[in-house]
Formats: sequence, structure tokens, C-alpha cells
Amino acid sequence: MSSQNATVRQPQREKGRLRVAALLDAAQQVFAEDGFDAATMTAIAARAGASIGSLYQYFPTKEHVADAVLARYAEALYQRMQALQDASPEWRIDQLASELFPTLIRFRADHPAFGGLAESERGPALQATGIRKHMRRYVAEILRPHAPGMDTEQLEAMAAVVLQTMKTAVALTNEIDLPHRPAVLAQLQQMLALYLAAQLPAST
Amino acid sequence: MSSQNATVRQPQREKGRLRVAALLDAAQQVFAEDGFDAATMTAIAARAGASIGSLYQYFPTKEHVADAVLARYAEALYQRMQALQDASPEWRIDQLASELFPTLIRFRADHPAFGGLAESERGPALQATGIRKHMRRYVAEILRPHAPGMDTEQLEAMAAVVLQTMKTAVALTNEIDLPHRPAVLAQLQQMLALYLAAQLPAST
DNA sequence: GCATTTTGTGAGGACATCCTCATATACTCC
DNA sequence: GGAGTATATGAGGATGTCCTCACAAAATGC
Repeated sequence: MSSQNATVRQPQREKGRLRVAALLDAAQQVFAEDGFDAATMTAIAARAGASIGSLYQYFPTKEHVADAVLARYAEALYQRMQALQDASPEWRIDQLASELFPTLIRFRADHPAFGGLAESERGPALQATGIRKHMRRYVAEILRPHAPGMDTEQLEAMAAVVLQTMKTAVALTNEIDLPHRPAVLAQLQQMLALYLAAQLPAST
Repeated sequence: MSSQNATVRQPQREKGRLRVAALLDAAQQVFAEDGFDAATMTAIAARAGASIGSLYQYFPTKEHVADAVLARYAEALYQRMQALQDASPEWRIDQLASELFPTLIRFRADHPAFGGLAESERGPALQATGIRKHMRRYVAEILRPHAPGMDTEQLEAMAAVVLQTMKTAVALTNEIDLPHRPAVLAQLQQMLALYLAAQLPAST
């Protein structure tokens, strides 16, 4: 499916690769500030110091831009998840939980456009739903060594709870006028630990 | 601040009130299906069986329509919260929790446009942020009789956790491909109960 | 029935956005 | 230097949406 329209190009020279990178950086910022719907191609091109024509030379559509941004994010995200999955068998479950928590919060803080793009139903559906599924799988696989005999369906249900709780934590992080924020986040984390402990047998 | 533009009218006759009600019903549906940004005034008017001019006679702006819809929702929501607050001193905290949970889930199920309108930063900001604050206050007041001596800031922080957990539950309810959904929701509820028990002294 | 007020209508102006295309510039390789 | 390719440009077409406005219809009171 790597067919490309005649007017859409892959960068062939260093200059092109730099431009694409600049365009994606700009898109990242604009999406983060305005969200997918309100972001405009003109604004993205302008912030990258390029013309609209240049933007459309590499991305045939606003959705394609968003998908490219998400693909970039996904790569970074999957790396961190893979590291956690590799380490999973050797760690205790509560250690995993208290590692996963700040990992995802930091990721969301470092990639402010991610939430708006990944959670919106409208817009870049291509990558977005795929990312959600991948993340559920990763978390399920991280949990698996600590839940011997549990089937994949149950694991993925638990993973959904874990991920949604993470999303909750991110939402709280961004909430204005919230007193005792660090304490609240700590309580959320503890709440999640209690949940995991209740669902999994005693860890080694 | 009840100043109104010359071209914007309050309904004076029964016919007008009916039309406004029909318009709000239609807006509810369209917002629920398309979200605030993608919803169009033309679609709202059409679904209400009215003309665009008629719509603009009562609502000067799309935001005003959304705000009116939210105001309607808020009224229904505050009623239920007030009932819980009134009953709070006489109930045990775990009873309150297991009442609050389905109450909010049912509310969201009955008012499918609520989430999209209340949670979006862009769009109807007028009502949306106000509703969030009101809800925090309600939950804080519901918790207060069971947390003697706890100051308002701490109560509102707990309320934020409770509300965000509710949002998690709603998100899980709407998640497709989630196996064991009822069991998962029950677990979430139990998780919240554990959290509350840990934060509050033993109830009477 | 007639005057007044409220309600209803839909064509179209103003504006913004996505995207195209013909053309110009920069680069590479011989 | 010149041919060939990749990159750059921005005016403008197509489209869609918000909202206005001049006027028509209906309801009310007398």
C-alpha cells in the first residue's frame, strides 16, 4: 500500500529530509496549540518557514500530516514500552506500575500534541486506533509474566483499565486550579497499585 | 449580563418555546453525532424542521447553542447531585460511592453530547468550565460529612480524583472491543471504594 | 377586518480553509 | 556550462460554513 500520488514525493536529498523534519516540528506545535480541527495547513507551513506548496509536496492532506506526527510519536512511545516489556519478568509488579506511571506522564508532557491527535475520533484515524491497540497489547504483555494462567482477554481488559487510569492522571496534570496536585497523583498511583494487587496473585 | 442583541429574541409565545425546544433537541443529536466543531448550524436547523433564519433568531452563535444545550444538561445533572448531597449525611460512604457511580454513568449514557461539549477546551467555554467546578464542589460537599476536619482544598482534591475516575469509567464503557466490561467496571468501582476508605476515617 | 407584534424563511455576502498548478529556483552530475 | 531532477513558490479555484437581511406568514388584540 505504499502507492503515492504523482504530486506527492518522498524526499530524495538532504534538503528535502530537513524540510520534512521542519514541517513535522511545526505541525507538532500547531496541533498542540490548536488541536487537529483548528490547526490550518497555512499555519503549519508558515511556522516551518515554508510555503503551502512545499507542504503539500510532501503531505497530500492534513490527515497525512497528523498521521506522520503520530507515527513519529508512536516510535518513541513503543521504544519505551518495549523496554518495560523486556524488563517485566525481572521486576516486581509494583515496581512496574510505579515505572509505567511517570513514563507515560513524561511522554505526554514531552509530546503535547499527542493527546489531541490520538484521542480524537475525527481526524487521523489511521494511526490513532492502531496506537491504542498496540498500547493495550504492550501493557497486556507487561502484565502477563505476573499473571500466569490468565487469558489474553482478561489481560487486555486489565490493560485497558491501566491505560485509562494513566489518561486520567494526565488529565489531572493539566487541570488548572487543582490543589495538592502531587499528592493527588500519588494517590492515583497508589489506587492503581491496589487494583493490580487485587487482580494478580502474590508476586515473586 | 442578560443583555441581548437586537436581532436575538426570547420566545414570547408558546410556538416560540416549542421551536426553541425542538432546536435544542436537534442540536443535542447533531452535537452528539458530529461533535462541536463538525456540527453545522444548517444541520441543526434542518433536523429541527426549521430554517437557518429561525435558528439564528434564538441563538446568535453556534457557541450559544452549545451553551444552551449544556445548561439544560447541567440542570438535570445538578438535580441528581443535590439529591445525593442531601442524602449524604445519612448514608455510608461506600453506599454513596456505589450510588454516584451508576448515576453518572447513566447520565452520560442518557446525554451523549455532554462529554464532547463539556470536555472540549475550544467551543462552549462559558458553561463547560463552570460545570466542572460545580461538580467538584458537589462531590466535595458529599464527601464532607464523612471527613470531619478535612479542609476544603483537600476535599476538592479528592473530589477531582473521584470525578476523573468516573470519567475513566465512562471512557471504558464506550471503548469498543473491551472484553469483560461489566467485571471491569465493577473492579473500577471497587478501586474507588478502596481509595475512599484509605482517605477517610472509619465511617459511622 | 385591521394594526401590531411575533415568528418564519432562504438566498446570498463575507470569510476561511483545503488543495492545485503552472512556473521558478536550487542542486547534482557529466 | 548545461541537461536533468528535485525542491520551492504563492496566486487562486473549489468548497463549505457562519451569519445577515429584507421580506413573508401567522398570531394576537381590538
